[in-house]
Amino acid sequence: MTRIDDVARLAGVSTATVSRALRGLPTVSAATRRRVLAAAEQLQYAVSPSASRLAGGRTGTVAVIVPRITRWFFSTVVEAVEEFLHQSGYDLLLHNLGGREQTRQRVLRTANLHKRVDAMMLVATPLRPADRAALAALDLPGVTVSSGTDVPGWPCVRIDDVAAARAATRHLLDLGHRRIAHISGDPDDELAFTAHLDRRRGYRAELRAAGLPADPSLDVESTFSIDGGHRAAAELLARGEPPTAIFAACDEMAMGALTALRDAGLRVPQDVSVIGIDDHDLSGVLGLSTVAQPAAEQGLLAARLLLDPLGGRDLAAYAAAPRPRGDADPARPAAAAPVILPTRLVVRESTAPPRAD
Amino acid sequence: MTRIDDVARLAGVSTATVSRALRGLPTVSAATRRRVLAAAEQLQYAVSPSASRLAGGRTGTVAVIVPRITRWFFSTVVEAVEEFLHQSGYDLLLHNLGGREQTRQRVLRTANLHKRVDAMMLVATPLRPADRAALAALDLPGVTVSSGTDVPGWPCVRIDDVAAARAATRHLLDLGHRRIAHISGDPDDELAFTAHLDRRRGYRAELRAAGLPADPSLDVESTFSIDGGHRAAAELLARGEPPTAIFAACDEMAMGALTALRDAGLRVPQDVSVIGIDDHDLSGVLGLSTVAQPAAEQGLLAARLLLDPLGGRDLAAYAAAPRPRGDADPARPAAAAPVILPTRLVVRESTAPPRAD
DNA sequence: CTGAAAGCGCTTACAG
DNA sequence: CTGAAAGCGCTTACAG
Repeated sequence: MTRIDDVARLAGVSTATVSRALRGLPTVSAATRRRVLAAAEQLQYAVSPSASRLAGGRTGTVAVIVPRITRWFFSTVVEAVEEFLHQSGYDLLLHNLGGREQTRQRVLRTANLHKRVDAMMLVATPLRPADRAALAALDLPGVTVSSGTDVPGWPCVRIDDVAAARAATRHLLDLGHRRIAHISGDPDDELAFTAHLDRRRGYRAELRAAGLPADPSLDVESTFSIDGGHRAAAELLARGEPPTAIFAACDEMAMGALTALRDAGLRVPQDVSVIGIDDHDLSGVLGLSTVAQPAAEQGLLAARLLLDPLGGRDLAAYAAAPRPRGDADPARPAAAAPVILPTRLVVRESTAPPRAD
Repeated sequence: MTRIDDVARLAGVSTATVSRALRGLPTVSAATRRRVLAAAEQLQYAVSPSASRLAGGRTGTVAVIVPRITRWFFSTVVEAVEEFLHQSGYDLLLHNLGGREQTRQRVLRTANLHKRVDAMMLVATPLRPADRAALAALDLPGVTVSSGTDVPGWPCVRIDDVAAARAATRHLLDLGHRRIAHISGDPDDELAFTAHLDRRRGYRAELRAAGLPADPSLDVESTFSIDGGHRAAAELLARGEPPTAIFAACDEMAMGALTALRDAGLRVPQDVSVIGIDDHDLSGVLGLSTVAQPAAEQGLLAARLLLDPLGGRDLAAYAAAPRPRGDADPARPAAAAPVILPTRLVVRESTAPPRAD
């Protein structure tokens, strides 16, 4: 395997100069750089990441932590993040929590990320006190996406879940619905999202604003999944007089509700209207009305905010002063101002006025 | 930051012993190990991966390369692989090709994986000659999943695509269909899968076995996506007399076909039956008949086959002899025998006998 | 703009 | 079973 010495010898310079030239540092003459690049090319030289990391202290790697990569929102976020990270010269270390407490602790509480990544992105993973302490001890830059809990010093990208839920509910109200059910997330769900809490808050607020009383029999909790939506809708129907409309906290739950309604012999939207939040890839296929949220954009923006202070593999990165450690870091955006991306009502075939009977 | 020296000092042993004790090597007395572990615990010591990799030559990392993480099959494979890798003490470096040729070359042809991972998993990514040469030069152990092309020396996990397609086609034949269309992948698709080639072969073979002539007007190509399925079905309908049944090469394409049929005012299955291959998460919701393939199982099995000769973070791993390099590696399963996992016909509401007219 | 030398923090023969 | 020492292959002050 060719090492940096081989390149140095062939180019007739020191290893220090090879190192600088290859990384594009500005303190190398054009002629020298050219010779070094040619030598490296000729020898098919590739730097050893381990050696580079040990000597330089940077890992060139970012950890991305998601609850479940198989869900629409998370795979979409990861796809956008992956592209940007690799373009910026960073590797992506993937952690899929999968709702397993053991995994959660392995990732968040042990030093598993320690000295292994330069930064981390936490997607929709609320933190417990012990998690916070562990992350603080790691002293890594990070960013959260769609998070229920902010981390001091980390930027945060999200949507306004309350507003999205209000928009969905208002759409149903505008169509003339008054018996509007809500399928929300289960607070004990192993995946532990919290977005559904805000969404339920928005649902209730919008009903209140319309002068409608809260009806607990129309407000069910279930897991954040197709199955969860199915179960919740079935339960709603079992409770007696069915609602004329269902607002599910996410499209996957709404899809489960569609099946449950079909199984019960009810037509959508003639008998019951259904709306979700997300604009899942398949919502169009299903004709599901929804409040669209920009998943890829949230991931991309978060990745940008994360790498911005770190710098990529360009001149600026190496010219920049090392990131100051500790609490007062002016380069890091303040945690106080989460970036809120807009949502948008998408009306399809699953919502219509209630039957006039 | 505590280093191995600190632990050695506290435990009253050499750094070599700390290193051995922490990794569970058998050549450490129980008493010494206990003392070292206690010291490490007390100091909250975590080994530096960069240093360990540089000195030891192992990276403890596996690269997983998928065409598009947002697609059902790939996210399902990755989820299963991620869990197994992390349980085995390996990190997962994710590469999402995304159909971009530039990305493909960056991952496959440059030394981007060089000295960065111990092994790689290639999912549904057929190789061009230049790719093969680059991978051979890397001399890394690897495994392919659902691959169109085998890599010498790498195990391979897949389904029998021909048989799956025959089963889907036979189901339609058994229902009495004779005008059976097929929506296949586009050979020029940027994602460059090749499974659809085998699936079309199976479709044609089954028709032939039933004594039906090949009808080119019923055989369309499109991209491997919901949109692709939609476009292909629309094209089929535009060609004149519609088929009584459509077999799509994957469920996502079948879903697109469902939409196109609905848009054209045709009912499924009364007017047209539809079947796919996969058993996508949402196929149940859509009532889509399909030939189910075990995605998670393929990923898990591939991960096992990959790590088996590498060894995990257990005693056996370190006791094992170093992997011999070069062509004759008895520890690696022969490429000649791909592991074929079974598929299963799942009949739902989207398939029925043709109208009797 | 360039080089000599120290150092990053481990693991691994080798010797005992 | 354990330790002293070399070495993994880079980057980074420091000096010029």
